[in-house]
Amino acid sequence: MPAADTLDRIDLQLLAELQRQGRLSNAELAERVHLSPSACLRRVQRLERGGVIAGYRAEVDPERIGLGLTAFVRIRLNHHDAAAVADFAGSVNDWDEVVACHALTGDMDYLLQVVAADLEHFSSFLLDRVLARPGVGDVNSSFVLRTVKAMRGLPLPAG
Amino acid sequence: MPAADTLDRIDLQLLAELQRQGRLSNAELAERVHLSPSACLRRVQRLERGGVIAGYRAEVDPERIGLGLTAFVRIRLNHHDAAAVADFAGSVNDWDEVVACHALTGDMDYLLQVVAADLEHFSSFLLDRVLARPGVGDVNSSFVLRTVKAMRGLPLPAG
DNA sequence: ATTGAAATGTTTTTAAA
DNA sequence: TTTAAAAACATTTCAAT
Repeated sequence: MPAADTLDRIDLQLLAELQRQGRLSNAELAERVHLSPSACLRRVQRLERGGVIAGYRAEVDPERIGLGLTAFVRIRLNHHDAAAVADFAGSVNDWDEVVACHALTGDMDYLLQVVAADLEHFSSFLLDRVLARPGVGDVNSSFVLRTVKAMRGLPLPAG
Repeated sequence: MPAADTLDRIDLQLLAELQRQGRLSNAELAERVHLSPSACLRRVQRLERGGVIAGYRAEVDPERIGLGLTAFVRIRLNHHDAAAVADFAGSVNDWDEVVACHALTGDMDYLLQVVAADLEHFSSFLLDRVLARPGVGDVNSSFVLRTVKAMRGLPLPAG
């Protein structure tokens, strides 16, 4: 990706604006960064094509759709051979309740962010699906009591 | 919020589409859910005004903007009085490297998701800023080796 | 290589049926 | 809910920097 590697001040401004308001019109965006609409559009398209902007998404409030519980679940696998790891990754991707999953350094292999309607839903997810999987070893769940800082995009050098 | 509480099949379809492609045009969206553009627009606006759709954001690839390292940092506070907790929350919101922070049940009070350019950047963030704070007790960092499942929105009952 | 202005076609939006 | 008109917008082309 040639052009996407050189992000100037205006590119960073565009990213900052679009991280905050992903549906800004090109006209409005152009005005905010003091560019003509055509120049602005070409820059945004370059960012999209270059993969700097990976996509756009509506942010849905979990509470409003009946997902009142968020948990972080740390999981250690008993076996670390390629097949076991691939199997686990496949399951994680199949489980709708898992909204994000990372392989981590440290004492626990995986960190899963899980959403559920309530404790009963979470419980049956954990017992009937996660723990039912062969290869899943130590499991540790923590529930979100309060969101101190909600994901609002990445820090950008100089907006 | 009266109207936002009753989400029918079509509302859920709209949310599903907009979670995947937040910049879909109203015309395209209407076609996908088999609605006239005006009916579709009114539904989307109701979801926005009711807070079901909290906003729209461009998703930026951290690697492409020089943020090669993501870490999860678990932090326990020494003091749990209201002032200490509020102070900590304030700091967390000031620290650009912290992209998300939750107060959790369990043995560690807070879980922070942190992005940094590299290990040196992360190290100075942790040593000079987090650990420099009075009141911060036990700290445990794990680094993301691989993203097994990337955040792609919430599960919705029946798309 | 990147910009701004003009021209074109599309979409959103309003208002009325 | 649909339709039709108006306004706003996205997008392409092209000349200029």
